[in-house]
Amino acid sequence: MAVSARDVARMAGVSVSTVSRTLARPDQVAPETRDKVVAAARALGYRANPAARSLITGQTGTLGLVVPDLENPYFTSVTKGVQKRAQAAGYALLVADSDEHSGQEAELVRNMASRVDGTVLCSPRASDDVIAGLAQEFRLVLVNRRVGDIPAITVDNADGVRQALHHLRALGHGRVAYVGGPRDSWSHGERLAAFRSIGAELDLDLVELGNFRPYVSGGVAAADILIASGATAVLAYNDLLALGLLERLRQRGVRVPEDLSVVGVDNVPVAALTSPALTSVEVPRMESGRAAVDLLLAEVREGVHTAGATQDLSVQLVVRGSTGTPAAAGGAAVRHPAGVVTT
Amino acid sequence: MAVSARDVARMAGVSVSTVSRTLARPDQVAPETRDKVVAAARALGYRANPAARSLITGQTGTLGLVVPDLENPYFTSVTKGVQKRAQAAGYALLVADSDEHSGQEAELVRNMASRVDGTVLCSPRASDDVIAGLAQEFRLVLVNRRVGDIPAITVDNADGVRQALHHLRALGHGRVAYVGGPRDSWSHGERLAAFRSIGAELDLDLVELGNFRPYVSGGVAAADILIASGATAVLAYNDLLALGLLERLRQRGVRVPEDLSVVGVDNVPVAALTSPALTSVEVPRMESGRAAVDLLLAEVREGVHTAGATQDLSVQLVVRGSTGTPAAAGGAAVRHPAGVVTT
DNA sequence: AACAGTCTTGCAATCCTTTGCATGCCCTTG
DNA sequence: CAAGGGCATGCAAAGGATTGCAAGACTGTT
Repeated sequence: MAVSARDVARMAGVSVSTVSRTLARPDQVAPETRDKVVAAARALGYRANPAARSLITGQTGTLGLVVPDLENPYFTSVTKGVQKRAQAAGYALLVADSDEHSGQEAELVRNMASRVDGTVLCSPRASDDVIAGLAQEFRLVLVNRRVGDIPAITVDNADGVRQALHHLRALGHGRVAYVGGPRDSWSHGERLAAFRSIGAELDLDLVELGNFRPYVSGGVAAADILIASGATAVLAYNDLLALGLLERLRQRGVRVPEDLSVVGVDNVPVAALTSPALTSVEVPRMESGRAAVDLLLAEVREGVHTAGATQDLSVQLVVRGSTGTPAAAGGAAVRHPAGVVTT
Repeated sequence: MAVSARDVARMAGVSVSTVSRTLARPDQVAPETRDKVVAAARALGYRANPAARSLITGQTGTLGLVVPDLENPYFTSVTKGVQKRAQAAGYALLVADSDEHSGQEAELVRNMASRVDGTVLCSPRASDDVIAGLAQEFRLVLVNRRVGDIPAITVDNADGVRQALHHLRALGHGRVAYVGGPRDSWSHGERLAAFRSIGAELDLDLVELGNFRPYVSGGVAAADILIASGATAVLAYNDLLALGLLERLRQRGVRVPEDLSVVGVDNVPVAALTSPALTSVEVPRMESGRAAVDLLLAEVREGVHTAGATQDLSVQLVVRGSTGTPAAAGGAAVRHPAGVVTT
C-alpha cells in the first residue's frame, strides 16, 4: 500500500541502493540519475519507512519527553519548548505523563527507550538512585534537577530567591515566610536552602511553612497558617501555590499587598491575570525545554554519553501588584483580628 | 548492545520463533518451555524491538496528536486526555504543535503518518478540503470539528450558547454581545450561528463584535469596542478572550458584573482564579481527548475506516462571579462616560 | 594504445521480529 | 501393533532501507 524505495527505483530505472543514496548522499550520485530519482520519488510521494531505517541504522529520529503533569503550566511550557526544538531539528517527539506518580516515571522512560534516541526527563521527585540507574542505561537529559553529573538543564534557584528576598527587604519587610513545595522535590530543596542562607544574610526574620502540594489547592491550604504566622510577606514555592494563597487571602479579607505581599516562582501566564497581578520569579521554562533538546541532540550526534554537560539558566524577578510596602507594624493577623475576618 | 530475541533464545535453549511465540501467544507454547523463555527474557531484560516488529506487522503501537498550540489551556487538556488514554491502551504518543500555523498542520500529519497507527487532529482553522484530503490518505480522528463524515469528537456548542444566553436573559439582560474568535475557526462559526438563532428565539438585542485572536490579547483588544457597544452582557468565544476582557474592563473602571456580565467558553482552570471568577461553559476537554483515542483505537483494531463514527459531548454552564443582574438601564458606556474612565 | 585512477552504480548482507508451513514426536484408537 | 491426529517447535521468508564492496565505464596521462 505505501510506496517503497523499490517502487521509486523501478520508476526511475535504477536500483534501490541508488534511491537510498540519492536521498542520503546526493553528491555520490550522477546529477542526471539524481534528477530521475528525485522526480520519481516526488511523483510517487515517497517517504522512507522509518521502521526499516531505524532497524538498520539504530537511530529512530525521535526524542522522548517524560513529565509529571502536562497540565501543570510549568511542564506545559517545557513541553512546548522541547517540541519546538525537536521539530526544528527534524525529530519527532514522544510524550508521556506520569500523572504525578513519580514511581512510574522510570517505567515510562524504559517503555519509550527503544523508540527514541534520547529522553528529556522531568522528574522532580523520583529518587536520585532511580534516576542515576536510568541514566546508566539510557541517554537522558534532566530538566530542573541535578543528579550526579547527568546532563541537565537547571535554573539559578538561589538567585531567584535572592532577587525575591532583596525585593521584599527593600520594600521594608522584616518577617518573611516561605511556603514550601513537596518535601522530596529537588527544586523545593534548592529554594528552601537559599531562603535560609540568603534570608540570614539579609537579617530577615524567617518563617518556614511546611510542605504543600504544588497546586492552587496547596496554596489555599497554606493560607490560614500563613496568616497566623505574622509574616508580612511570603515567597511561595511556585506560582500555583501563590495563586492559591491569593485566593484564600481574599476570602479571609487579608488585603494584598497592603497586609501581605506575595511572591511566586515560575511566572506562569496566569500570574499576570489575577488582581492584584502576581509578583513572580520568571523562570525560562520554554528555554529549558529547548536547551535540554540541544544537549540531547549534541549527545545523540556525537554518539557518546557526555557526562557533566549542564546548563544553568538565569532568572529574573517580575514585579507586579502583589508586593508592596508593609502597611504598619505587625503581621496580617495582628491587623485582622478574628472579628474582622470573613472566614 | 541491546538484547535481542536471539540472546533470549540462546539462553533458553530454544529458537527465536519460540521466543516470539511465547511472548505473543503463550498458549501455543508448552508450559515448561514457556517458563524457560520467560525466565531468560526477564533475566536479560528483553524488550522486542519496536522497529523490527512494526516493519513486519505494519503496526507501530504509536498514536499521533497534532495541535495548534500546546500552551493554549484548551489543547493542553485535550493533550492530557489523549496521552492518558493512549498510555492506558499501551500506545505511545507522538505530539506535534503547529504554533498556530494552520497551513503547517497537514504537513505535520504527513510527517508522522508512517510512525503512527492513527492521528488525532485538532485543526480548528485549516480548510475542509485539506482535512478531507488528509483523511483520505491517513487514519484520522478530528477533535472539535466536523468535516464530512470523518470520525470526530465535538461538543454541543449550540447547547452551550443556549445555556449562556438563557442564563443572561434570566438575569435580566436585554442587549448581549458576542465577541468572536478567528473567522475561519470551525467552533467560532458554530457558536456565532447559535448566538444568532438562539438570541433571536429569546428576543435578545444582539451585538456581534468582529473577530479576535483567541487569546488574552484578543480580549484586551475587544474590550473597548465592547464597552462602546452598549451591551450589558457579553459571551466571549472562549475563556482566554473573556479573561482579556476582564483585564481591560478593570483597567477601564467598568465593574464586572455590576456594569457588564461576562461569560466565557471552555472553563479552563484559570477561569476560577480571577476576581470576579469567570462564568463559563464547561467543555469536557480531557474527555474529548480520551474519546478521540477510543474512536481511533476502534478503527485501528477493526482495521477499517469507519466513516461517520462521531460523538457529540455535552457541556454545562458554570456560574461564577462574573455574571449578575444588570445594574440599571443602559449599557456600560452610558454609565461610564469618558471622564470617569481610567484609560 | 594501454593503464591507472576516478566516478557511478548494483549486488548482497544486515538489522530484528513475525508467521506460514513443515517436521517430528507422542498419544490415542481401531 | 499400526495408523492417524494433535501438539510443540524449528525453518525460512518477509518486511524496507542502508552500506561495504566490487564491477563496470570513462577520463586522462604517459
